[in-house]
Order: sequence, then structure tokens, then C-alpha cells
Amino acid sequence: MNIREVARLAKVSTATVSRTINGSDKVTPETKERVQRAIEELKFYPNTWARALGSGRSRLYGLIISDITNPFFPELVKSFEDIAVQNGQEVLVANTNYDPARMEQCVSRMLQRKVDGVAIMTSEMDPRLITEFQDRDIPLVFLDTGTAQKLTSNIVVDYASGVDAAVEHIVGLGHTEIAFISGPMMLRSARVRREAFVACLERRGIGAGLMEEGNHQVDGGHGAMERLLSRKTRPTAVLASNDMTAIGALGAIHESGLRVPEDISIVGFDDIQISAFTQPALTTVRLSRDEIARVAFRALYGIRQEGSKGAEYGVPTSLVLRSSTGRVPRDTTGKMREDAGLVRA
Amino acid sequence: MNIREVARLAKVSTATVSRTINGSDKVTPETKERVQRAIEELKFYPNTWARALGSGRSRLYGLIISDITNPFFPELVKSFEDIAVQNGQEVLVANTNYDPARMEQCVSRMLQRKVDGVAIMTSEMDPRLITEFQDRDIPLVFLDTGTAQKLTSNIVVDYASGVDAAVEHIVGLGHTEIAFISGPMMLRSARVRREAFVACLERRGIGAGLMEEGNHQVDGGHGAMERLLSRKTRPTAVLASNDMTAIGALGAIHESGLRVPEDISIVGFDDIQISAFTQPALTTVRLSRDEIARVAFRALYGIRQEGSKGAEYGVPTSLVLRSSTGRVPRDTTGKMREDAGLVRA
DNA sequence: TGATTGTCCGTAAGCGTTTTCGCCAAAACA
DNA sequence: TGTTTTGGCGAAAACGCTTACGGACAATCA
Repeated sequence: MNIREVARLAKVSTATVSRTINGSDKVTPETKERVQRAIEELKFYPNTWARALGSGRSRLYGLIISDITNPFFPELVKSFEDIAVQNGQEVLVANTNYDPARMEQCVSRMLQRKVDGVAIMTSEMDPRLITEFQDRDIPLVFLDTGTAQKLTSNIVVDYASGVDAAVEHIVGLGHTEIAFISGPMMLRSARVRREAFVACLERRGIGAGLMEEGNHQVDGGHGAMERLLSRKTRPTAVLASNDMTAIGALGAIHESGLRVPEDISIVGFDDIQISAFTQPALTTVRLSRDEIARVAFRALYGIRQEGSKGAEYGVPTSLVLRSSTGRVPRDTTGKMREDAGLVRA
Repeated sequence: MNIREVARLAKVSTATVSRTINGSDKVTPETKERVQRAIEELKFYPNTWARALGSGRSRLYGLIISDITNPFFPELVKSFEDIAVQNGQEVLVANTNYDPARMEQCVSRMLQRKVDGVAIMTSEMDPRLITEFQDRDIPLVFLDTGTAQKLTSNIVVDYASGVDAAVEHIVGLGHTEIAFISGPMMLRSARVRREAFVACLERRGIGAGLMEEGNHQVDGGHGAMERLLSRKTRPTAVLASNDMTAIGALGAIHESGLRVPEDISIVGFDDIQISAFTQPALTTVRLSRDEIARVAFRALYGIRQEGSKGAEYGVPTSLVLRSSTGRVPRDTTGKMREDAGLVRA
């Protein structure tokens, strides 16, 4: 079943069939109609590869992420796919599993599939691989890591305003002992979030906050929170570098016999789906994956379509208030902790 | 950059280049070596579509799921991709968003991309669309919905044994008032799970359990649990049709002032990632997505590779014990509920 | 030594599209 | 009526690969 059979049935040339499929050029409505009927009658689906071979465009866009299993990504993937499909394009998703070797493999796969553009949403990225794309004039877009050039764009998330809103909220509730559980410091996005927090406290003249390092996973948040709880001065509010970390912290607090938000307030970051369903529901800084996906696709597709250039795109963050934050407890010393422990025992 | 340039540099014919790329046939090690060097020197990446056009095989497999945002799927996608890539194949993921129209679109996309096989992991599926694949001799594999035929396989999950293990566990803890929150009854998998539960109780001579219908989402579980709590005879243990439902139930119980597992035990189904991190961690029936993905890919790839036939594949379920289940409370009447409420008030 | 076999490799014909020309007929003009 | 313009369409050459076929050559056999 190919374009020739359609042409034969419609009594036109293959060129005309191709033209009506591509909706382009000048084809008489009647001819177009005739061809359409033939296509439907034969249940003809044009072979995308052959189309790509002929036209030099694959209508395929690569989306490289660290790990689809990380709750941050599914929404991103979904939104990206949605908008791509809306524009008649396809998406090739690839997981690097945080592994540089896999990343190299992903790049190779993209190159072989001759994608029309790649969105790179991982933190780790060998610059050598980037040039591999750029040498072939393949548009790129990065999330927070990269710089706008000819055909490559960069999305910069406004972490600062989100962190600022969170701190303002916390401070407004009377908290002064505020801690931060960061992500792994080797990640740029983790560093940026942390720096935003430090800068924010400084700006407000609040002493440097307590710091612990997590790993952007639940277990890291759990461990970091345990360390925070064992300090002489316990924080009354904790900001986490992402929601997974916050969930881990929630668990650690729960196990220690303290309550959220009565004893300690928690703020997350990202607003992943489950954050609305934890006990208590997590107050968090929302980073719209939908927005990121939209911008990323536009950056890639627009370059091809409208011949635009690589650019920087900002995406905002916003505070989502739920139940994990509350007024600072009157007694903020370690004493209360013992009480709480006794109550449970 | 194409195979011809490689051939020129290596001073061989394009056929020889093709042969060494495909690792096949008889090519002298020296020639092969020479070609390899040329490929690396030119950073040549063979054009997959042209390969597909020439060979009639795309090395692409479709994976149709309902919604990547549903926590059940990401692991499935990841495992499927992993094993596909290990075998030198690619995966095209498509979301139907539970929408028949989108499903039709997905099918069309798969057909245009000339995938070598499709794994259909959605519940809703128009039989008319299935034949679209079968007419073109494209291997198919279904999850729990479908029947083995020429080139189409079916994976059947052993829900019964999982439910059985859960009920045995619960009964072993002394519970006799056991409720079940089902999924939407229009879903086959939801019906099967429910039937397994009913049959299991019957087999054990325990009276028909309390039933509520959820929607496999958190809010459905929440609502269903509220209804269960307002009954005259409150259950002491609740099985949920999936983990999302169980998480909703957890929330509702928490809000009512009761505790899990002291007052009510909860068992989920699926063992999605977050279930290990809820408060308390969820006892649940594990359904290995990894296993499903592995079997599904084999079913598709094996048919092509070893010329096998469509078949039925079973995958087991197993009980994961965590903290949401405990011994039946001594006083199981509504009285305790008031107490608990008072304590909280 | 001539015939036979087998190995390695090149030639060239596809695969299913797109797209550049250029042709033809009809419309517009003189 | 003859000439130019135009719009719709067909012929055919790509696109980059795979693969059937066959040729050249060396090794083996009678």
C-alpha cells in the first residue's frame, strides 16, 4: 500500500497525491477530494520515513530526560507530547538514567533518527555531545543549563521569586529559625535554588539559615531532616529543594513524634502531583512543567517554522499554599520535642 | 554525510559499508576495521529511515498507554524502553489521555511510523482499530484485554493470587469486617480485581464484604472511604483496587481522627513508588511493571525475531508488607471512632 | 592442470516519498 | 484570432540505505 496505488485509484500522479497529503500547493478541490476518497478507501497511511527521506524533515523531536520515574518528568513529557502532536510532530523520549554513558547513547539514537530538534532536560551534559548536534544544525533547548546561541535556546527558571515567596510566607508566620535542605550540590539547579535561599535570607537580614544536603530523593530528605532535628537549635520551618526531599522530611518529622505544621512547617519545591495528597498536604513552590514543555517545544519548532534564533526564555514559579505550613510554635526549644516524644511513648 | 562518503573514504562499496554496519555477512576483519575507522572519522550516523525503507523494518515499537501522569505507567515505560534499547530498538510512547479520539490518533501515528509492533496498555480499545494493525501483520500485545491470535499476544495478570495473599494476611490479623474499594466498574481490570476479592471471601466463608466504588484516583478513594466510615458497621480493614485509591482512603481516615493501622488497616494494589513513603507506608499487592514490560517486549520482538506466535503470558502478583496493616482493634464498633474524635478535638 | 567450490566484495535495483521542471490547457490580453 | 500568462498536473530525479545477484579470485579437488 503506497502512494502509487492511491494515485492509480484516483487517476492522478503520485505528485498530486503527495501534494494533497501535504495540503500544500495548488490542487483543484475536486482532485483533492478524489484523492482523499482514494486514501480513505485504501486505508492508506503515508510512510513517514519515506516522507522524511524525501523532504529532509523527520517531524520528530527528541526529549532527553534523566528518568521518567522521577515524578518531576511525567507531566513534562505529557505536555511536550501534547503540543507536539497538536502541531503534527512526534516525540522520541529518552531516559539517561543519570548515566553519562546512556546519555551518549541517547545522543547517538537522536542523531540516527535525524530528529528535527532536541530538548535536553537533564543536568549532566557533556559539551562534546552538544557540538555533535550543533555541527549538524539541529536546534536544541536546555532547561537551565546552557546558553543561547545560533540554534540553541535556554529556558531559565525564576527560582529566586519562588523561593522569595516561600520565605516571605514563612517569615510572615513568625518563623525565624529557617532551614534549607538542598539537592545534590553537583546539580546546577540544586545550587541555584540554594543560592536563591541564601540570598533571600540575607536580603531580609535574617541570619544564615541551617543547611543540610539531600539528594532530591525521599531518602535524602529523610536523612537530612533527621540531622536537622538532632541539632541544638531546631528549625521551626524547613524549605526543601524539591518535593521528594520535603516528603522525606515529612516522614522523619512524623517518626520523631513532632507534628507538621504545629511544631515544624515544611515547604517543598516543584509541586509534583502527590504533594497535594501527603499528610499534611504540602505547601510548595510550583514550577509549571506545562509551561516549560510549551516553551521548549516552541523554541525548537519555531526555529524551523519561523526561522527564529536561539533565545533565552524565562518561566516563573509561584507559591502554592497548603497545609504543611503554620504559625511558629510559641516554644521553639528542644523541650517540646521531648514532650512530643513522651506523648507518643 | 552518507554511506557513500564513508564508502569513498574507506575505499569500498556502499554495500560493504552497509554490511559492516549491520554486523552481518562475511566481511574481512581488515575491511571491517577500515570501514569502522572511516565511520568514526566522519562521525557518521546511519540514517534510520533510509535503513527502514531499504529493509522494511523500522526498529521502532509503539507503546500506547492511558496517561504517563498516572504513577502506574512511568516504571512501565522505563522498563520497556530499557529492554528495547538493549536490543537495538526504539520506543514511541503515546498517551491516549483516556480519550477514544486520541486513541484513534495514536493508532494512526503508529501506522504512519510503520512501527514493528505495538504494546497496548490501555483499557479502552476499539476493536475496529485493532484490525487496522492485524490487517497489516503488525504484532500486538495487550495488557489484560485481548486474546492471543496469530500475531497478537495477551498478558494476563494473576490478580487472584495477590488479592488472596492480601486477604489471608488481613484475616490472619484477626479482621472479619473487610471492605473493598473498587475501581471504576467500566474498567475490565477493575472488575477483575473486585471479582477476585469477592471470590476470595466466599472461598473463606467470610460474609460478603462491604463494597464501595472509587475511580482509581486519590479523590475517588477519599470519597469511598468517607462513605465506608459513615456506615453503621465500620470495616476494620480495607482493600483498595489500586494504590491511588488507598492513598485517598488514608487521607479520609486521617481526617476522621482514626489511625492506620491501629483503628483501620489498609491494603493497596500495584505498589507504585510513593506507596513506600506515605504515612504510614502502604501494605500493598505488588504488580511488577518491570515484568510486564519485559514480557510485552519479548512478545513483540520475539515474534519478529524467532518467528514465534501470539500467546498468553501470565505475570504474578505478590504481597508487600509495610505499616498500614495491623491487628484488628479489640473494640470494633463505632464507639471507638467517637473516642478517637474526642482525643483529637 | 582444469574443474569445482567458496569467500569477499561490487553493481545496481529497489524502498515510498518529495520536489523540480516543464508541459498543457485554459484564461487573459492585444 | 494570435500571443502571452497562469494554474494544475505529470515525469522523473533525488533522498540514503539494503540486498539479490553475480564476478573475481584463491583454495581445493580430481
